[in-house]
Amino acid sequence: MEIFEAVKSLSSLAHETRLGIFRQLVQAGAAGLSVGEVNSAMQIPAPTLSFHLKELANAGLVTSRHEGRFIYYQANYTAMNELLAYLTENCCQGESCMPANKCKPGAKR
Amino acid sequence: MEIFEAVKSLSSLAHETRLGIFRQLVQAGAAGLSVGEVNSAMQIPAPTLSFHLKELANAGLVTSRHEGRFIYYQANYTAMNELLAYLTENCCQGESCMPANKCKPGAKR
DNA sequence: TCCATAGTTTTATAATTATGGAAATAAAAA
DNA sequence: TTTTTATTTCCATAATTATAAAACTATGGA
Repeated sequence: MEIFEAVKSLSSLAHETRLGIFRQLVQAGAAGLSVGEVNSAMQIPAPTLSFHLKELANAGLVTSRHEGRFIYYQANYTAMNELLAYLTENCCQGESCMPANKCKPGAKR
Repeated sequence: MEIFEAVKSLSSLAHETRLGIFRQLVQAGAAGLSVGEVNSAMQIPAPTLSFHLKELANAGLVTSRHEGRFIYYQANYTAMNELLAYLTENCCQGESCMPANKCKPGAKR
């Protein structure tokens, strides 16, 4: 991963609204959520939400698919994991710096 | 972790210069690097570097200690790992979304 | 004591990013 | 075909963040 991409991803997460959206999507699994579903938890004007979703998509952290009038957004787990790996690359000089940061799946519904 | 703190941490990493500094420190291990050592790889004006180090410190991702005329900065691995854990919290609806993102220590020097 | 070195603070300016109303697009329902 | 619903794009304004020169602080030599 290039530093430029990492900065783009981190920037897209570095905003309270977008981080909230991303975490919703991370927890929603592969099916994702429609824009309306995302917004029912957020309460922000549609153009603002759309702007933030676009930022996340541009950074590659989420993808979207059309389904009729709806657009479903889903977390891109691969991109997320690449970002996390980039941050910890070659860390801590061989000392053990911490427990694993696995992507631990939540409880199955 | 509160979303507010996570945003602060992510914002501090969402800048090419700061991300570069942080990764240097992550790889430098617990001993850290002096400001001058950090800068020998970066080539930026001292006030700019100082500004960025302060941002990282304010976010809690790095700490510093004085030693004579020098100030050594070191990565805060605990904070880093908490941030990574926050991003992946309850992810992916019980599907397995990816390989672990361990903090894998680099080769010991 | 005087000077050089290491780093920070202050501050004005420049650059970037976010917000949300109004208008636009596109698909389904009436 | 008209209307409604879902969402985006456009765009002007507001808010935030970054840059680096100048001045400052602190420590360790000479």
